[in-house]
Amino acid sequence: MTTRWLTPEEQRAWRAYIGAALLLEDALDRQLQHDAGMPHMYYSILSNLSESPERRLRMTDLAERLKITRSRLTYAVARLEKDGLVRREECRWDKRGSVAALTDEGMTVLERTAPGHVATVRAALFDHLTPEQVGQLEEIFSGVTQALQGGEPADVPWLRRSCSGE
Amino acid sequence: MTTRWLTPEEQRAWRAYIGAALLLEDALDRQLQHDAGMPHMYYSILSNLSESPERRLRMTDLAERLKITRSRLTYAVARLEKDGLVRREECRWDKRGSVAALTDEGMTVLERTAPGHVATVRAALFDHLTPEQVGQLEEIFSGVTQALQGGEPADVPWLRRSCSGE
DNA sequence: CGGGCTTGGTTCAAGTTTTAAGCAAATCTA
DNA sequence: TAGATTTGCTTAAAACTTGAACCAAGCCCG
Repeated sequence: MTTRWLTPEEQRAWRAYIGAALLLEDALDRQLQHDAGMPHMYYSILSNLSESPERRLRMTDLAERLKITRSRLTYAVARLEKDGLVRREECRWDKRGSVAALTDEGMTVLERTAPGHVATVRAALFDHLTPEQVGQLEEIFSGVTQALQGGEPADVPWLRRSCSGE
Repeated sequence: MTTRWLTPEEQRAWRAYIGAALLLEDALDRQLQHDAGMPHMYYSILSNLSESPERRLRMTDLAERLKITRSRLTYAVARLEKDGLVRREECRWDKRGSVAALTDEGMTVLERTAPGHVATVRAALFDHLTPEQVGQLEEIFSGVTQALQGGEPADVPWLRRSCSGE
């Protein structure tokens, strides 16, 4: 089958997205590293826990929400636990399972650093968007999420996680 | 000053974006690792070189286009050079400078793997977007780029690269 | 010219991510 | 219910990224 290259419009959109995504993550990481001593993903872990019932979540559930691998999460939680911001507990119903729980200290750090984080997100993104654009953003990217993990990418095998070798 | 939290619409948009961006980079990395033996950023380096006059670019220019640090680029080019896909040359006008040049072998790898990459980008993103959404995507993210490096973030100091310590 | 500042690029250590195993508890199935 | 498979999570090694030095070449200005 002959390749359908990107149209000029698509190319511009793609380049704009790729570049901005890099700059954005970079800005978030830098601000949070500076103010909270951790990268954005680690902050997201705390944030996600803080919104969960009992401020705790099983590792796999947390990994799924964050869209990261369990392995990556294991490493990150180990660091956060060493810093005293998260505590590991064992799951009562499933003895294999382990649960990450936000500590009081973790909650405190989160509360202290949340305003700066929100301000960064606004300064980098939302301050420049109209309300319509906010809607468009959600529309576009919830579709992407759908495509990449919701739907059945039957014809695009390399998009599946752990497609065994070949 | 009292924090302006994200509205529910903004929160939805932000979460959709963060999640999808992670999934997307992950899908691109996995496909390119599988087909070309390198992550997306490394592919972008080759791609960017291939479009430049003489298929070569100074390190700093390349880093700027890719929106990455020079340090990161140095490491990446070292790997690509070891693989024979890129060659380092010295700059004639400025003896400090070094130039990255795409080799014939690098060009071959690029040509062989480009179709699969484009197909992935389509499957993950553009196949689900209307032409209007493509325009919206570019509009939104070129604004972000502008905000993060074009404009003068005078009031948001942590967004500047290498804001000296404090 | 000669000292300071800037620029282009690399290096090194510490931190993070990926990938492929690995292990043990749960679940399925005959 | 034994044996095979799956699920939940961790580990270890290799690859990659970050951030702070560092060095040398260009630049500025007396």
